Amino acid sequence: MKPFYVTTPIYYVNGLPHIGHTYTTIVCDAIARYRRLEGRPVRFLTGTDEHGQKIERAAAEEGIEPQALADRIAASFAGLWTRLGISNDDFIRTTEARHETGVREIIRRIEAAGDLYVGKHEGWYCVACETFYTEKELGPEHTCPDHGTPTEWRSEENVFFRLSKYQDRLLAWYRDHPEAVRPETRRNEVVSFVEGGLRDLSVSRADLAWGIPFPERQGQTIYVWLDALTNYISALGFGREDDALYRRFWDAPEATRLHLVGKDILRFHAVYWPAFLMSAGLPLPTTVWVHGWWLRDARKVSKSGGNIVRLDHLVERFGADPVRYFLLREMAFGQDAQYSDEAFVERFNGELANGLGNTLSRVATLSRKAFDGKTPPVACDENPLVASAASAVEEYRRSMETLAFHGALAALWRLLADANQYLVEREPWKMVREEGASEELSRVLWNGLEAVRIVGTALLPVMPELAAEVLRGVGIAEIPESLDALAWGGTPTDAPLPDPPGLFPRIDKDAYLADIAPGDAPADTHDEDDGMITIDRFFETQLKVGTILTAEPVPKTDKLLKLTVDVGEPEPRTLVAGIAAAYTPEEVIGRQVAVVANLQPATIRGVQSQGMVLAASVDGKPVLLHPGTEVPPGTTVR
RNA sequence: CGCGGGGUGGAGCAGUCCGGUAGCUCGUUGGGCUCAUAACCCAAAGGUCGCAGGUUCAAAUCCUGCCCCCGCAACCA
Repeated sequence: MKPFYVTTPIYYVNGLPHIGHTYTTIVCDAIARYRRLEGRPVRFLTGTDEHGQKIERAAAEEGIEPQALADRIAASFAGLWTRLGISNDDFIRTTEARHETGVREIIRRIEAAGDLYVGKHEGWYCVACETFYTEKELGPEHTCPDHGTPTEWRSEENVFFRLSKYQDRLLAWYRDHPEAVRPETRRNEVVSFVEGGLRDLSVSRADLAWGIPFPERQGQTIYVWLDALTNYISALGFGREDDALYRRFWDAPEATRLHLVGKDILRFHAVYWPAFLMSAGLPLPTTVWVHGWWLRDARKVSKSGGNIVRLDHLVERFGADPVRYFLLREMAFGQDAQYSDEAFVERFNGELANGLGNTLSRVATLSRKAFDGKTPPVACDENPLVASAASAVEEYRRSMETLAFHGALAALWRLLADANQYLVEREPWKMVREEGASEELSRVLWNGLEAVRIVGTALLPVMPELAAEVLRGVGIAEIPESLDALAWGGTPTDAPLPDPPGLFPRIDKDAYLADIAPGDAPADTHDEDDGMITIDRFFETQLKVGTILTAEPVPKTDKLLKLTVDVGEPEPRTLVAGIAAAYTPEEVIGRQVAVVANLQPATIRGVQSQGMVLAASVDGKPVLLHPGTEVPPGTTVR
């Protein structure tokens, strides 16, 4: 059988795992488990990306060594994967010696190909992005266009990779390998990016201590992406003497090499990584497969900054498998999806409890009753469920091949629905009463068990633990290790049948949602001392009444108005106010407002603001405060 | 012209690549069943598939233009 290699991205240790990491990893795990059941030799890799200035600085802020920070975060990833039942064969960390060996080897090869040269790199550098920006790309005051934080001017000698040289070969690769980047829309995106022209890529940084020193280039450190991407082969032993795994899973024409990535890191995986490999004369990945993003529950949009969804509470409360099921079922693979707790509960109750759990319960209970605690004595291979199962399995397999987990699972639940329908039509509970443990009853109940068994088998990659429980629940003693078990006929006759296990106790939706509601607003961002200040402190703020003289929108902004306000001083002040969403310039001119007069000036979108206009905030909409009767401009407010 | 996602029965979504009777889940209404986790089954109501053009025998699906919503980012001083 052909070897199958699947990888998650390695996760950057600048934060704790969230739903995005969790999803990608679960997806890879389901793929790995499915391929193993298919009989293919599988290697499943995940890990952490630990170098770079961001880590260096974050560690410095905490007053610890970067390695200590990396150790801690890497452990939290690894721990979560254990709790989620992730079956990775290896966990690579870019700070490991084996990784460095691989990186040195790929660089040696790229160097030998003549694709590295030293050039001058200068510009405004954003540490958060680890990227240089040109003057044009920057925001006002040389802020990063992505982060809005200040950038630093840097001028340094760097090692460059001749990416431009590979433009045509990359395009040829996309053209000749339609499966190289999936889905199609992402492939098109990459093609048009490459067609737009590739610039050589800086692959080193001077002035970066936390990283792998660039071989043969004094004072240079390897740029994080060249470092990080190489994990996919360094973990297999590339560059080391013992490189059996590398030869088996990567450097083998028949091997499948699949990288799963989120769309934010598409370019690195579909352009830079193949180019590095081309230069080094190494095989390219078979497929870079891109999935969508989880978006925050739309109902929680108003909460500032809280768009990170962590699933720890779900895992703790309901176990890993329902969470795995939910993520794979809820997201149409490749597209974006919304996360919501409501949806989780609804799928849990509607599909796991009412669908799978209840169906198992009813057939198991009936069989135990009628056949003395055993599975029915007579099997059956001629009934409507045979065809139903065959088509469900076929669609399941077809969908799993294309990572359409939502479709695969929907197909299985159609089989469960057919089984329930079949039971209602045959009314085995009546047969028990009327004819006892007849052969016909045996067939009917056996069919019901068999349908559940097939679903349970197909669920092994998705919910490894609970699927095994389901199988035990229909009398299967040995959990199958092959997809052959999807064929009709696997339920044993006359075998001991345990009490139906309560695998999916229904969740009381309202109680649950009420229970978690207060918990998801982290309240530790503000001072603890009950928020009280002294009156002296309050008087530090000078508030005055001002009259708005002019108002105009700030160009290229949605919320900002530029105001000039008479606060009783010789010259009116220029203020920027974030009220454009609620007020037009015309309606504020002439109004009196409360102004903070002694606020440090700040430049916003290129306009200097000398103070702040006070407004009540109603659901995020500003409502200006003004005195009940006209007062002279400059009147003190206290 | 910042990046991206989307507009399909009341709600949430598939389907759009490869045109051919518009589908799923939830909800609603009525009925059935009583084995099962107040679960299960049947039936019904409910849709101009954002708008306008175009291509075609045929368009949710392809082409063109437009409108609207949302997420991220960016500014809320």
